[in-house]
Amino acid sequence: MSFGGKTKHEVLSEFRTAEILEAARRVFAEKGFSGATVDEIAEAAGLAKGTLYLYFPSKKEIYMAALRNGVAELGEATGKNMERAEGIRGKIHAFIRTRLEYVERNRDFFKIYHAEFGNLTHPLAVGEAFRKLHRQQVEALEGILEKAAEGGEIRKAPAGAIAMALYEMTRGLMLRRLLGWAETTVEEDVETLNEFVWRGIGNS
Amino acid sequence: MSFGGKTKHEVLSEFRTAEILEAARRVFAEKGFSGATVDEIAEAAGLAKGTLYLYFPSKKEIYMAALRNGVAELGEATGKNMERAEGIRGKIHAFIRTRLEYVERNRDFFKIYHAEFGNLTHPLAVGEAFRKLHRQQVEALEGILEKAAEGGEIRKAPAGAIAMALYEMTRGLMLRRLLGWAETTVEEDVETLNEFVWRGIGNS
DNA sequence: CATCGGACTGACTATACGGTCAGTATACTA
DNA sequence: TAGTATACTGACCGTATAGTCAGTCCGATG
Repeated sequence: MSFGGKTKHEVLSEFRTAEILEAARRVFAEKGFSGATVDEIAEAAGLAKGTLYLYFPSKKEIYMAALRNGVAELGEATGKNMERAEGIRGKIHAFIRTRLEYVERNRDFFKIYHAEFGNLTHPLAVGEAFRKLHRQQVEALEGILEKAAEGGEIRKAPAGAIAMALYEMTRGLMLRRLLGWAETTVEEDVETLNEFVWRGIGNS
Repeated sequence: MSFGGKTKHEVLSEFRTAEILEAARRVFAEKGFSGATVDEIAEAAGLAKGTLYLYFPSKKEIYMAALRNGVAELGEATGKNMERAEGIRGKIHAFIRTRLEYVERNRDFFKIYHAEFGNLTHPLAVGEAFRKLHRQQVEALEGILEKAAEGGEIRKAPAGAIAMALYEMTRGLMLRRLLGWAETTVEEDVETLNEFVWRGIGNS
């Protein structure tokens, strides 16, 4: 017997996995990877520690799964909104807006995400895969910028540096909101950044 | 007996302290705070673990000292070069140039510095003081921008967001160089960024 | 009702590591 | 030379915690 093509076991398994990841996100967000203990995550999930190990092989894997989830979601949302947008100006606006809005709705995830950037320079740490992913995203942005420059939509400039700058300044404003340093609304930040970037790269 | 106003004890003490910090910087840069062990640092310094505890009360203090050192140096260099520079345009150029050049000469320190940003959202972690320091720097930049806007040197725009963006985009390019993603020279990056920012905030 | 299987539990183990301190070696002093 | 102070050592201790596994619970099955 099955529902929606899923056995009872699969349904339960997915439910528990999601439940554990949700708790893990909360705990990792608050304490960071090393600071968090598996016991805490288990407690937050309302399960015994042993149970977590029925669904994940290690603490690290729990962390990776929680991170991957959110990264994929953010990446897809950003990509989709950029595709939909018209012209380079629209795409950049979509990039900035999607990311800034995402933080507001996913604070816990963003804390983990942000912390992972700190590990970017520690090859042995958790996120080897994460570094590649980040680089891909920057390079995608770079490609878009280069194409726009060739098409004369924006002025010619070293696309690699500009892409990284754009990526990181956006992340900077995400961080600023997260730390509660911003007295402005998301919309205002989006417009400020968009205007700034557009003047910076536009060919006017 | 003393030389240069320092007792023999003081001279030795300063020498050992510097020696330990230098080793600590290497190890922390490679492994991060949690990943590094005191034994490793001791070995890197060519001293026994017990000796480290004659000069520092804890692992955390060693880390903080290594971090503080570099942060102060970078902050002072940046401040000095900005003061010396003429006009807002010169100051921004000095800000970007000083920081980007600093990474090249202090890679180990920068890895630690960068990793610490990841902990910015974890209040219980190592750097409570670090967060305040960072905020101060962003606010200083913000003040300069506001003054320039009042004086009509640049167009009016929300200075808080712009300051953070400027700060973080610079850090982004520092990171890019550190990760070996940059095929450009420091000078090129400085010029690219400077041009970008100036167009972004200029009132032309 | 008796038996079975699988989800779940939490006390327990093994280990890694921060920090300590009794002991050694060396330089200085009387 | 004997005595003392100082810098240093590294084996050791206590603790924290990732991961394990023998045992419990409970719903399903015949």
